[in-house]
Amino acid sequence: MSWRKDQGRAERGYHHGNLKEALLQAALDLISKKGPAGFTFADAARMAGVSPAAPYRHFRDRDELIASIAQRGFEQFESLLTQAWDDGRPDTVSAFERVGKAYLAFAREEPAFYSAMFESGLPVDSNPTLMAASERAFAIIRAAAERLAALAPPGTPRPPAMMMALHIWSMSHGVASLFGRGDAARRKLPMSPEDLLEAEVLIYLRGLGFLTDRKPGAAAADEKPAGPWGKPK
Amino acid sequence: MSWRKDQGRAERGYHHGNLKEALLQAALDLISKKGPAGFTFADAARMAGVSPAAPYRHFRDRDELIASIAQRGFEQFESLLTQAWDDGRPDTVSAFERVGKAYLAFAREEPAFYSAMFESGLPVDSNPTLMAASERAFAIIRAAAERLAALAPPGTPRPPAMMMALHIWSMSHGVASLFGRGDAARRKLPMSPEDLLEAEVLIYLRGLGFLTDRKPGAAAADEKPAGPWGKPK
DNA sequence: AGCTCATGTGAACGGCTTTTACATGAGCCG
DNA sequence: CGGCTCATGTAAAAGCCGTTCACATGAGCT
Repeated sequence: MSWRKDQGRAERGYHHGNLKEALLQAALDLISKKGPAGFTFADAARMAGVSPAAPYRHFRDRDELIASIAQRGFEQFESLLTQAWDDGRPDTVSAFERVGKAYLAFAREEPAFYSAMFESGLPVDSNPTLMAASERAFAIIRAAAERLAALAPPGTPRPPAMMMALHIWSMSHGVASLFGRGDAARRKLPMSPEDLLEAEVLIYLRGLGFLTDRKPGAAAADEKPAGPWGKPK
Repeated sequence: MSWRKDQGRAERGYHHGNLKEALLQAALDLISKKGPAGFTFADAARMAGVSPAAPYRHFRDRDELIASIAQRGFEQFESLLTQAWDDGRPDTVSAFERVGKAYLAFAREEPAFYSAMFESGLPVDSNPTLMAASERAFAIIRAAAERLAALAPPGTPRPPAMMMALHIWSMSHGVASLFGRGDAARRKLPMSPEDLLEAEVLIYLRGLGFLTDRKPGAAAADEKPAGPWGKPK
């Protein structure tokens, strides 16, 4: 029988060989299951099959592990937002909408990353590289806002792009953290978080003078003059 | 000399006499200092001058204490919002603005309550009375939105009040949790959170067709047609 | 005066974080 | 190939926390 080379996953001798990665992975699992507060350093070690002291060879302490996860989260987040923005294609407004949806999707599909990034309670500016990653992610939203601001209808004052970006961020984050996650902190809603956010952003953009009633090419002529929140079904 | 009736705060014999209250107070101090995660049951007991087991006579466990604080927080929150709304005086829009400011003020001035309410990680629906308190607070925003919706300019479709209320809540919460607290999670801003939120709400309301450029009675005629975000100084 | 029950204590268990001294063996150098 | 070295892992221990249980105390009622 297979002995001494097969218990668990990949057998290992004294050295794990890939512990850092294994710990990050384990932490992700645990955080998504029990929240960033419930996550335990010792648990992660156990899950990786090492002693409780081993992780300290790779992370100064528990907080540093969480910060590492938050950092990776911001990197994935940035990549997701970049992809959603797609450089403003096919049109600026709908690409902008996609960014908002991507924000929610990330919060829902990567709750572990999301809570490490925004709900772990560790100060963003504790780690400069963490801060930088966070700013790179935000820069995507800012760039999108910049493009949108440039399209402001002539005659009206041009809104500051930075302010727009902060507004969009706060809306997305507000919706995500209040209503966004599957079952944690659930409150009843008359509509999906996605629809809620979409309507919010559209109304906001309209307040800035953007024409958001419908996409140019879509079949829209037969709709009654409805608000951006759609018609009551 | 005053002896045996005066050490520390109020002397106490075997029984504390007011432990539950003292624990809640101690927890508030600790949470505002070290966040809801850093708060420790044993610390609170120590601060109240009792043994670590004593709190269990008043709270089933640590979570129940935090839930109690969250509940009180929602109650104070409700009262603050009610006061800010002031039944829509002197006019609906500016009262609405005041509610937004009150939201931020609460987050800033009562960080312990705020984080117990929104960042402690405990499910809102764990405790029915907690849930109820939360809903009573939200009901204020909803009532305000209701009044606002009734003022929608004739001819335009009337926005659903519930949706408006959720939008306002998410904006306020987003700004408060991303930028609202003194030094925790600080990110640089080109403007104060209050101004940021005010502009956001005004733009949003304008997107719904409300005339928010200036208050009816105020001196407004000499302003240039600027956006709701004020003029660049 | 005496009883009772809410409230507080002390001790103990298990778990977590973190440190320290020690063990292992992978990679390199001659 | 032999041996050195240092990154990586272990065991043990200290200190803290949450939680429980048997027991002590005394406030308030009868």
